[in-house]
Amino acid sequence: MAIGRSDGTTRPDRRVTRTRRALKEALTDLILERGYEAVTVQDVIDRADVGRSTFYAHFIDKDDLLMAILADLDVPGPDTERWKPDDPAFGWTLELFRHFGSGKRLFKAVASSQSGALARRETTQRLEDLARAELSRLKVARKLDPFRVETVVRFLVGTFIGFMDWWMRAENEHLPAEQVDHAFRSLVLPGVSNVLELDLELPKAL
Amino acid sequence: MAIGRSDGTTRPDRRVTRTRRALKEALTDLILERGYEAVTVQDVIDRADVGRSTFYAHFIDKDDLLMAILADLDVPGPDTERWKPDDPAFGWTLELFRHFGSGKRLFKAVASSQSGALARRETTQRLEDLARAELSRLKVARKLDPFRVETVVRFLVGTFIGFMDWWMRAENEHLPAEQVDHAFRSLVLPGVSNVLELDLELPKAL
DNA sequence: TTCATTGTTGGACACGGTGTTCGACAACGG
DNA sequence: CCGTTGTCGAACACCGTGTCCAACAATGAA
Repeated sequence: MAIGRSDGTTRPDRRVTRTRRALKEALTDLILERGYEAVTVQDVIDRADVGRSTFYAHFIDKDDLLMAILADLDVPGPDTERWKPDDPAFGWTLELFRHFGSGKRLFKAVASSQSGALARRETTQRLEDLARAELSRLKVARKLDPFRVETVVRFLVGTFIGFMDWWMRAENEHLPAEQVDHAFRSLVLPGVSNVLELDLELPKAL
Repeated sequence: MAIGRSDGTTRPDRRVTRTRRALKEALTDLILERGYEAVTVQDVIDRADVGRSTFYAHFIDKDDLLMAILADLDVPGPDTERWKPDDPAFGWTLELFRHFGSGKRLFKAVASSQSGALARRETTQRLEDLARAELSRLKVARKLDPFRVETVVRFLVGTFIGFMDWWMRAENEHLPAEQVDHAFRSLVLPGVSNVLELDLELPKAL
C-alpha cells in the first residue's frame, strides 16, 4: 500500500509522521532493553500503541523498520570529498567514534552486534567503503596487490565494529570516545603499517 | 526426562546413540546449507527422520542441540600445562587455525558467526581464556594494568574470530591455514607489541 | 465549517513453528 | 525370552506472523 511516502512535493500527513516516529522509538527502546532478536512485532506495536494493521501498512516487517531507523542516522558515507590529501592517515576514526557514541540511544541500538543481520551487513558495507577510500588515498604512489588491501579492509572494519560493540556494552559506557579511539589506533595501526609497508605515525601506548 | 545419559557406568543404548548422531548431523548439514537462524526444529527432525517427541526427549531446543555439537569438538581449552615458558609468543595461533580449519564441516558450521548467539558466546569465552593465559605467561616480569590487558584480550579474540569467519566463507576456502595465520599475526601482533610494550618477533609483511 | 481524502483501528483469519502429552509399539540387552 | 527403555505419531494449546476488511477518525484544503 505504501502509505505517506514523502515524495518531495507533498508534506506527509501528521498521522503518518506520528505513527512512524512512535514505531521507531518503540523498537529502539526495546532493542536497548532486550536486544533485537528478542523483540517481536507484537512488542513493538504494543509499546508504540499502534494497530497491528497500521504497522504492516508502513513496514514490511521488523527488519524493514530497523532499516528505516538506520537510514535516519546517516552513517557517514565516504565523504572523501572533504578529505585533504595531506590529512594524517586514518585521522577520522576519532570523529567516527564520536559520531557513533554521541549519547544517542539510536546508535547504540543499531551499532550493537545484537542487531539484525541485515543492519549489521549494511553498516559493515559502509565502513568498508570508508576504509577502501582511505587506503586508496594513502597508496597514491604505491601499487599494492588487491588481496592484501582487502584483507586490511576486513581487518580494519571488523576491529572497529568489535571496539564499538565493546564500548557500547554497559560496563564501558563511561569511557570517552578519545580513549576508545586511542586504544583502537594503538592496536590496529601498527599492524596496518606493517602489512602495507606504510609509515604511519603511531600513537603512544596506553 | 533426560534420556540415555551415559553416566560412566552404563553404555548408552544403541538407539540413543543413533538418534543423537542423526540429529547432530542433520543440524550441521542444515546450518551449512542455510545458516543457523534459518533452520527450524521441524527441518532438523525431518532431515534426521526422527519423531518430534524424540527430539524433545533429548534436547531442550535448537540451541541445546547446537551446544551438544559444539561440545563434541573440544575447542582447545587453555592447555597451558603443555606450554613451555620459553615458547615464542602466540606461537600456537597456527595450530588453532589448523584445528578449526581442518576440513571438518563441523567447525565451519559452529565457528561461523551465523551460528546462534549462545554458541558464539561460548566460543568467545574459551578463546578469551586462552588469550588471558598467554598474556599472563608473557608478563612474567612485567606488571600490567588489568584494563589494558582486558582490552588486548578482546582485541585478540575479536580479530581471531573475524579472521575465522572471513576464512570460512566460500571465496577463501582455498587459502591454507598458514597464510591465514600469517596475515593474522602480521596485522595483530604489532599492535599487541605496541600496547603491551613487549618485544615480539613480528612476521614479515605479506 | 464543511467534506472528501487518507490513515488508523481491531477483529477475524490462515499459516507455521514450538513444546508437551500420551498410548501404542518396537528395539534393546541381560 | 521378557522386562525395560526409547521411539513414534497424532493431537493439542500456544504464540507470532502477515493479510484482509469494514467501520471509524483525523487531516488539510476549499
